[in-house]
Amino acid sequence: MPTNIRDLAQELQLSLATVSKALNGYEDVAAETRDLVTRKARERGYTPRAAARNLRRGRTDKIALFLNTGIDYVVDYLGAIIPGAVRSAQGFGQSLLLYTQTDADPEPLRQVCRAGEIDGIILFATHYDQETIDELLASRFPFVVMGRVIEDERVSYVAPDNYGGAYAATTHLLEQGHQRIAFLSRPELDTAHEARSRGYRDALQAASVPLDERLIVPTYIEPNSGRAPTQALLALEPRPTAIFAFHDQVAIDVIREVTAAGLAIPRDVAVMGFDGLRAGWMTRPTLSTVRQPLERIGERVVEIIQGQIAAPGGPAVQEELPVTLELRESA
Amino acid sequence: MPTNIRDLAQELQLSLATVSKALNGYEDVAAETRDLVTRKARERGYTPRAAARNLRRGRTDKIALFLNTGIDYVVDYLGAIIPGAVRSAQGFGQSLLLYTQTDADPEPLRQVCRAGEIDGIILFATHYDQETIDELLASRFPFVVMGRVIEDERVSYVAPDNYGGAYAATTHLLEQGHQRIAFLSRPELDTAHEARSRGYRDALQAASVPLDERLIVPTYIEPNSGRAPTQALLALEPRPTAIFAFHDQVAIDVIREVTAAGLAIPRDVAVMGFDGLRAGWMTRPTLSTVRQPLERIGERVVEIIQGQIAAPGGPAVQEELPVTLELRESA
DNA sequence: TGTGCTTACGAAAACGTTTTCGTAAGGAGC
DNA sequence: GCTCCTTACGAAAACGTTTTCGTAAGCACA
Repeated sequence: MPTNIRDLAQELQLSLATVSKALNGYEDVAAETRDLVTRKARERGYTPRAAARNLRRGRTDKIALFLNTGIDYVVDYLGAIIPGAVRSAQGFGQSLLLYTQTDADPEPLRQVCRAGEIDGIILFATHYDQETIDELLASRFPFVVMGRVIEDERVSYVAPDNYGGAYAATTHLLEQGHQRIAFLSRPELDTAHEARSRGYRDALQAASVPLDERLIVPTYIEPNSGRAPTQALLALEPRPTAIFAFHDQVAIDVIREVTAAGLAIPRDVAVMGFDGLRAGWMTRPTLSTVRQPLERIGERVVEIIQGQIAAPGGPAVQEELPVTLELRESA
Repeated sequence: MPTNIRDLAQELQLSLATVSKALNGYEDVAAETRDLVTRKARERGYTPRAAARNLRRGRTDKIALFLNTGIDYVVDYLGAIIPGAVRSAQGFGQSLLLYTQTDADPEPLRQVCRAGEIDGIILFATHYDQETIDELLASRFPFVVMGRVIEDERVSYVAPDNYGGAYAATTHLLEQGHQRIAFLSRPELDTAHEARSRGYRDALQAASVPLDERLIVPTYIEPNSGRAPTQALLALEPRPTAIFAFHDQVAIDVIREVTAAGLAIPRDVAVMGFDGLRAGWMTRPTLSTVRQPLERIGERVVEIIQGQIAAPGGPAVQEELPVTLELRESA
């Protein structure tokens, strides 16, 4: 039977109203009274019941993070993203509520919104279909997309600068003297990989290096998905001297295959990844890569949500955060 | 202005009570009425306001996961633990609330409990001090410790079988013919590593292999923390033929150093890790290790919380889940 | 017809806050 | 003494449910 605000008021010989106002820092309460109340509250171990407060205020100070755990790169990012997002939320007096799905069923999303369980939503690798987006926009419920560019001026997102990262990585390889730079791409239509692919092509063009379409090989993010494409690339005549993979996980496969083929990295073949996963440190040689500012992305998303909560239906915020070229051993 | 239960009742010409009971599956409401109500509710897109329901019910259907993000292995585990825990919670109609700390300040914990924001707590790598534990026990608030054995019969925990895992790993190395098996341990007093150390020693004893204290080298979980100890081990005469590290991250350092020394893995030196991180797949050769059932641990913790919520102050549940020897290339 | 039982529903209390509005007390100014 | 303002506080409504308890209706039975 934890203490009420009523108990507190009674003990202090004050009204509920005054106690509440004292605790919430209202102006129309005498300084001494405020001190008295806060002291007693601490002494009694009083904390306002969240449910009652939420009900009255119509706000919960909670943010939902919806994520698709069916995609393995999402799982790999969790460790980097969650601490940043949670810390940022706590800085705003909010906490993070987690919802995972492996499909994009919009029903859980609707339920959570309508139940008023949260003040805002972060979408990570899920619910990108136009229908759900339209529904969210129509409801004016605050939401931000994380890690992905959405081609709709009304929706807020924070994503890494995929184009710039790929451009910088390719340029670095060119500066190292490489002329035949292969690119392990992803055939699916996906804004992230489309941008990375564009960055690769533009960098080549800027250096007046002709594009050899045979050096662009499609692959997927799956265990070992980078192995066969690498073998195919190494069999080419003349062989590429550098391989740039659109994803670290794939790049790690590349490192394995190149080494298995008896070639030295980076002397014979340089390898470059994208994302900056911790696993890149574990390979031999360590993986040079384009690091996404994952923690920062998590933080920014939470910050943007604040604006949306303050002014629902306001203008969208769209940001592509700069990535950094992290040169380790492989390139 | 989303719909109320009041609006719904009015539209249906029924009382609030009946509508509520229909939606909550009470027995004393006619089948046709129930159908009518549920149909209308779906049609209107009605979902009960969570705050009001929580207030009335005195329960939130939320579980807090407190975690210490200051420890890097915690961050590495997130991807494996969170999906399991969230999915399990959703199966019980609950959701997971995330709180991160880098210290063990008990105040946030107290606040959250007293505010009635949650029905139960999962403790991961934080708040293991006796004082906080005692306070939690005294409050009879449901909580379970994850991933660690707590030497207190009153507290529930789910941990991996550290002793058994280390015993199995060492036995496997012995069966491979290794006689000089080094152990990279952790000097800090920690139940997990104490148990792993014991498993190693007991396995040696069971095989009547004498223990060489020089082969037990202390280290820490930090980037590159395994390198110097490995160099020291490799310099020994006679050299150990196998190295068992208490943690995958350290084992990955070992692989790097052994390879750098021009020795073949596992022919010259076998390497064994502990934990089963995904990163173990990325090394060359891939790391043989003892896999913790991380997803299962996350699930079990949530399941145990259910029992505690149903019967607060009930008997503690203490489980050490079996680990599996995952033999890849390094041993 | 009166009694008792079952079924289906409704009135109202309760959960614990926040916030609006009203007002008493005290002082200043004339 | 009167009005007017400021300051500090309290009464009460409201947030939207769930759940207890009461009861009317219908039926069976004597």
